[in-house]
Parts: sequence; C-alpha cells; structure tokens
Amino acid sequence: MVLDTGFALLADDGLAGLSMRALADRLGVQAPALYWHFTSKSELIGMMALALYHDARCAPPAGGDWQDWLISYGRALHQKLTGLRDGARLCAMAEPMRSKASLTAPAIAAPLTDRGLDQGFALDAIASVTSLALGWASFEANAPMHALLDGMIDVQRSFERGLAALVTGLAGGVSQNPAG
Amino acid sequence: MVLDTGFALLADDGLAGLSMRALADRLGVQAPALYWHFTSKSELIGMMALALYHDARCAPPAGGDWQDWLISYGRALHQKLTGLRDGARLCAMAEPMRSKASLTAPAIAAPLTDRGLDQGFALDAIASVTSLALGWASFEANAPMHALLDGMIDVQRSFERGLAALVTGLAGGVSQNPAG
DNA sequence: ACCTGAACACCGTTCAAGT
DNA sequence: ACCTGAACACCGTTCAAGT
Repeated sequence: MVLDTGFALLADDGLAGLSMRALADRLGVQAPALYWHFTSKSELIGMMALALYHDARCAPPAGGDWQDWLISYGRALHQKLTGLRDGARLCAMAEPMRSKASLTAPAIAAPLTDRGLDQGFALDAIASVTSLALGWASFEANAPMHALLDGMIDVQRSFERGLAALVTGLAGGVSQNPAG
Repeated sequence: MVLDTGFALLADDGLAGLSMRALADRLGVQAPALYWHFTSKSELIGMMALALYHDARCAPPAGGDWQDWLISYGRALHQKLTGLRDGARLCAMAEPMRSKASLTAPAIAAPLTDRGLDQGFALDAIASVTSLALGWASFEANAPMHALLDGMIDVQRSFERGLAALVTGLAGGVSQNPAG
C-alpha cells in the first residue's frame, strides 16, 4: 500500500522529506506515476490523516460507558499524533477533501449513540475531544509555546487532566441535553 | 513591519501564496533581502504565530474571575484562528523556535495566578484551552472531518459548548488542586 | 491500465558583490 | 547596515509517449 510507504517516509524524514519524488523513489517508481493513483499530494496527505483518525476511532475497547469511550479515544488519538513524527502537523495541514464522503455523521456518532447519547451531543463531544487531542499534539510538537511547556513538569499528565476536565464538563451538560 | 505584510499576504493568497519571493515583492525588495531580517521562513512563520497568540492573550477584559478569563481567551483565540485565512494551519505548522525565549512561564500564567490560581494549574488550564481552540480551528478549516462538521448545525455553538465544558471541568478539579 | 522522460513554473536558501 | 543578481538544489504537476 502506498499510504504505508508514506507513513514510513514520514517517520524517517519528517514532513519536509515527504515529497512525491522521495515517495516514488521508495516505491521504485517515477514521481509522475503517483498521479495515476492520487489526484494530488493534498489528497495523499488527506488520506493519510484519515487513516490516523480511523485508527484512533478503533482503539477504544468494546465495554464501558460513553465517557470511557471518549477518554480512551482521546488518549489514543493524542498518542498516535505525538508518536508518529510530524503526525500532528500532517493532520493540521490536511486540506478538505470534497470527493470522498468518508464517513456519514451517524456512523461517526455511533460509538456514543450506542451508549445512549443523542446524535447532536455525540458529534459535539467527539469534535471537542478530537480538537483537544489535535491541539495538544500540535503545540507539543511545534510550538512557539515552549516556555509554557517548559513550565509544566509532565506534559502527558497535563493532557490527561485537560481530557478528564473536558469529559467531566461534557457529562455535566448532558442533563440539559437528554441522553435518551 | 514585515509581519503585517505577511498577514496581508496570508489573508489574500493563503498559506500556499506566502512565499519569500511574494512577500519580498510586496515590500518592494528582492527575496534574499529578507534573510537579513529573518534567519529562515520558519522563523518568520514562528513570529507570525506568536503575534497571533499574543493578540488573543490581550483580548480578555480586566475584570472577572479566572473562568471568565479562560472563556474569553479561548473565544478570542478561536476567532483569530478562524477569522484569518489559514490562521490555524499557520500556527499548527510553526516549528519550535529555540532562540527567542518569548515569555517566561510565570508571565504566561499571570492572568490566572492574579485571579487566585496556582501556577501549575494555571499553565495546565491555559494549555488545554489553547489546544481546544487550535484543534477546533484546525479541523474547521481543514479537515478530512467534514462529515462530522456537516452533522452539526452550528459549528460556532458547538465550539462554545466544548469550551464551556472544559472550563467547567477544570473548575471541578480546582478543589483537589488548591487555588490559594 | 500503468508507467516514463522531459519539461514548466515555481520554491527556500546561499553568497559574492554592490552601496 | 542593507540590498541585489545569479545561481543551486530542490519542489508539485502536466503531458506526450511508451508498454
């Protein structure tokens, strides 16, 4: 699979090294050949980002309530984004893909609606947890925010606190937004 | 100021149009001249990102408690990141700047420590709110997550909910992490 | 259906040289 | 101190042409 080679290249050389020519090289092919399979580099990156999100969605175990699922998902996503070199940058850069419908809203919400949440609330919750994980990963890797991070003893622990606070706060809002 | 021209160029042509040559053009100068003022394009982008964060930090009004400050700051940051074309992508891409110490941890925490929080907790809280705003802005602009966003009636409102939940959750944790 | 060779219009960056 | 001209080593992408 081309995407796997892309991930390997990303891990080795970072986002700057992820060029169509370098990727083609690893596949034993010329760069223009890639344009038979992908319409653009943008699409390739979009599909890589989608693969990352998909992995995180599959990470949480079957049991538990919706709060367990959110915590587990957020942790997995954060882990994937910081574990892979430039993973956060990749996902933050990915441009909108008009073509692929990917997943439908009910399908995305399913893990939470299965656990009793209504769909609107479920989408909000997933969006917020995804944002928190992506945002954290972004400026752990990046950021002109190093002073901030240097002041914190354990970044991992701080992320966990934020995640727990968010999910707790969401749970508090459920009463106004009945779960069914 | 060169940064202002950079922001104007970003607003007009997006991140793809923000090249050293194009920027130099707007300044009536040749591209290599920019390397007298900045060591690299990375540094330029880093400084633009820093300017964005700084503006958001200055946005909250003087009164109110620490929760008011966080909400106001989060809202301002999200607004800045989505209001400026490719603003989120710019901040997510910015590479770490080893050189400029920018702000010290106590200075960053000040708006919250002034309102009675201890510094460790303050840094955690700011980091989480910043992450949430950056993450939301990232995949509002980007994302292979369009199905998710399409399922939500009002993105702005959903972000507000997430922000409120996070701050509420943080407030719940304060009892364990005394405020002084 | 899948790939190559050659080319186009760009990049960021360096560096001697100018003033 | 500040800028130019010319160049280097790259990019993403297109397109005719091959098999």
